[in-house]
Amino acid sequence: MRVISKKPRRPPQSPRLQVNEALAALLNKHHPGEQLPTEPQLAQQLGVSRATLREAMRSFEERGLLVRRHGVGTFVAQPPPVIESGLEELESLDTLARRIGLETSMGEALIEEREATSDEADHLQISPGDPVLAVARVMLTDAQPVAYLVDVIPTTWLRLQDLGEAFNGSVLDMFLQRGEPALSHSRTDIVAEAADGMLARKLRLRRGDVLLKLEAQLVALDGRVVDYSLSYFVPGHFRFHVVRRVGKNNGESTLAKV
Amino acid sequence: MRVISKKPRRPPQSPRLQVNEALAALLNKHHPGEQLPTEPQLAQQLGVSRATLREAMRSFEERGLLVRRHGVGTFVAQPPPVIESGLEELESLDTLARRIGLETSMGEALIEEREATSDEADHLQISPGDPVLAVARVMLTDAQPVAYLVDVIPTTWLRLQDLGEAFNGSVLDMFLQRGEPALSHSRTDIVAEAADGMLARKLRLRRGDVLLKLEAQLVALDGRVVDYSLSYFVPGHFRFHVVRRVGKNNGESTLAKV
DNA sequence: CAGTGGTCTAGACCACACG
DNA sequence: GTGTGGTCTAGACCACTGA
Repeated sequence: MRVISKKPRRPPQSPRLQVNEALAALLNKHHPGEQLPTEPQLAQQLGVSRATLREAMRSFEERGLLVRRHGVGTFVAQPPPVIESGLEELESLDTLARRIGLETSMGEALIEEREATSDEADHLQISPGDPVLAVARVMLTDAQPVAYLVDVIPTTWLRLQDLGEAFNGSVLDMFLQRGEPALSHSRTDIVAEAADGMLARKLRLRRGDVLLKLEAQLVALDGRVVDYSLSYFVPGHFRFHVVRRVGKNNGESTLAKV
Repeated sequence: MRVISKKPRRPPQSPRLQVNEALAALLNKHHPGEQLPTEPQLAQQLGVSRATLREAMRSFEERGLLVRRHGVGTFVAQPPPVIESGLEELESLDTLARRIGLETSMGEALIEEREATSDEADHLQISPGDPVLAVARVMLTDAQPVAYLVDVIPTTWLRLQDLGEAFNGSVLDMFLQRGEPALSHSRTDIVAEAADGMLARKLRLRRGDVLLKLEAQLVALDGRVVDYSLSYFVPGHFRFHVVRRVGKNNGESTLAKV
């Protein structure tokens, strides 16, 4: 037990990362449905406490990679198809892609300061004509377009000159790294939409082809809207899911009548 | 520390429930934005370990009632203007429609017992050919089709004869009312899809028209899959959203074998 | 019944935020 | 530096599952 106040500390890395890696390796070695070693066994093998192991397992379970059954055991879940993301955690597409080892690059991009349209002002809780920074880009994998992303940010939050060399295209990542303003959550509408001429051209599809559209408002801890974004996804590359929990109570509009 | 193997045990209730109640009371006493006592303080006040307190706090934070900021403190979240509302709460479309005052009726319906297809068996964690109950129906508002819904349930959970007069078409509502099996959550994939011939006919669209598709596995508390459902929505009638929270994300590879 | 995951404790140390 | 939440440990007991 580590009780002494000296600081020998870790040669390899943090227990958490180590456990995450080991778990990922385990999952790759086992087939879906197979049972994993018991928690005490695994904890000892990995040289961490059971609490630490369970914390890591929790995140795997949330991502749908693991199934734990009380009194029975822990099992490998179904293999996730394609690129998959649980929507409840806010994460940039770039971060997601990197995390799963996907090569992406930024295609045709446009960054400009202009005046907010009426619709944008509405979602950003500002006035039409107020200055905003607009960032539009195409995301590519293997030189093939997979998504078209637009961010609109009031210039009170972000100016053109704030985008340094390190800017990778993700406004969300930039805000998270900068830490200012502190972010709370995003409210994301989910829509299926047909590609119009502009989208068809940018994504190399035909007009009328089906797209998944995420329309999001990024909200700071103080409640103000920081970013209004539209994301269009070509089917077959990304796959999103959400975990819907049986309600304890507080029901309200999950959907609005249009 | 409780080390002795005697069983004095608790007079009131489980620490978890006690802490949940105390936290809820605390939140009602404080205004949004106010800072709560530190974790060690709270833990001592409530007479539980810090780990137990943190476990309870985690669920409050997930529900958006609390905000914890590393190195700063714990705060009461902003007034939830119905934040806790999107897809994250599991509720039947019928219940939702009724609550928002939308008149719906069940059109063209088909209920039958048959053998599970390979794809269905996969999602239900059973074997192909195992008997299932399939419930397919069209949802109408104003005599106009707005959604096509299919539920597939292993007959171990539900038989044709279990559907009484009161069955309104919603398998979820039926399970919730029956209380058996106890439900946990659903894992819902979100996809944009073009209507095929069958869907086009049932929803009175043209082939190739865009649809939002929700593909869900309904999971019981014991982890078993109770229901596999496909829901196709005609755009313009329903609008779904989800609240995505900024991640405390963990470290590494979610990578999956193919 | 044996074996599994679920909860809980007391205490220590780590990492971050902010004056 | 001071104070906060975040991680981690070793061990014990609880509650469920299934033979």
